[in-house]
Amino acid sequence: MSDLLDRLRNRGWRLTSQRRVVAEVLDGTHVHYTADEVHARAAARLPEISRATVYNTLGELVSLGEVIEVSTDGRAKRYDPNAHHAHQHLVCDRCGVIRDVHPTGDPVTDLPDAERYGFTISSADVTYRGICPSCAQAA
Amino acid sequence: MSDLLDRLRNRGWRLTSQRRVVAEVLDGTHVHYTADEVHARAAARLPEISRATVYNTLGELVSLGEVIEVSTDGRAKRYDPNAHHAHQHLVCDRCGVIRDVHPTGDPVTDLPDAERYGFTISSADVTYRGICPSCAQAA
DNA sequence: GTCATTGCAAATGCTTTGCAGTGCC
DNA sequence: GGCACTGCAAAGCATTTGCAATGAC
Repeated sequence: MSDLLDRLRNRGWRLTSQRRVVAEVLDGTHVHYTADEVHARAAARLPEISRATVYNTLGELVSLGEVIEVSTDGRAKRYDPNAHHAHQHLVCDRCGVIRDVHPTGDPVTDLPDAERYGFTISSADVTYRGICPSCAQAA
Repeated sequence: MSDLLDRLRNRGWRLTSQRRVVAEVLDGTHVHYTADEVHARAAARLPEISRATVYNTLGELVSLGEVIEVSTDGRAKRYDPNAHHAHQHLVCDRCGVIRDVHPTGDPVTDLPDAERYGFTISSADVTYRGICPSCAQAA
């Protein structure tokens, strides 16, 4: 049973079959689907679900802080359900696969005061880039 | 005189007035224009320049490694001419202003072997997020 | 029964592309 | 003078929006 669905119910979400299916698709770690991929996977279970509903639902999950938007390539945004454990992303430059990773320490502390331009800094997003094992082997 | 234009000439670039104007617009530090902003600024000097040419030119500058693509907000990509000094970005969550910053050390070293999933890592992009002084004052 | 949510279809924003004409080397 | 580059206009994605119909509570 999904923790996510429980949390949403507790927040008074009106639970439609469309929303349930979207939430179920977004379950697990190392999950980083585009809106279109979420729609395709949701439509496999609920064929009449529309793209607009998927976009609406994803937008609400992001507002509720249950899902994180990730843009690693300047193309379609990806949606990451791993919102309750701070993490960063490791991306393959060749195939685009994404893994959730946990660097040591807090990246924010690496920025000296002299480089903060008076900003109040709240977070740091890190994208590590490289080549994954399968692509390295294929080369 | 622009270093950038010199380098492009040395690489055998065909130097048209359109390309010259685009390269001149992209000169300086803390410069992070969208393609549309580049087009507007270029058109101020060369009114008949087309968006397609601006996009073509920006794409080539990126391929040549003279300009970096930055996507901080999942909307339009921004173009950063500061490609020859490693740096990261500090973004205001309210107004979107971007500053080039230099954290201490190499962010890549913060990722332990156990978190590398067999990848060969080549770089790390860091986006620090917070509120800039003007927005903090306006709040 | 009410009102939020859905689906459709059209609109929007950003970017790319095809192709005929232009002008740099 | 050849061929890369330009401009135009149309096409292509990703995403948002307006509105009538639907269905959860």
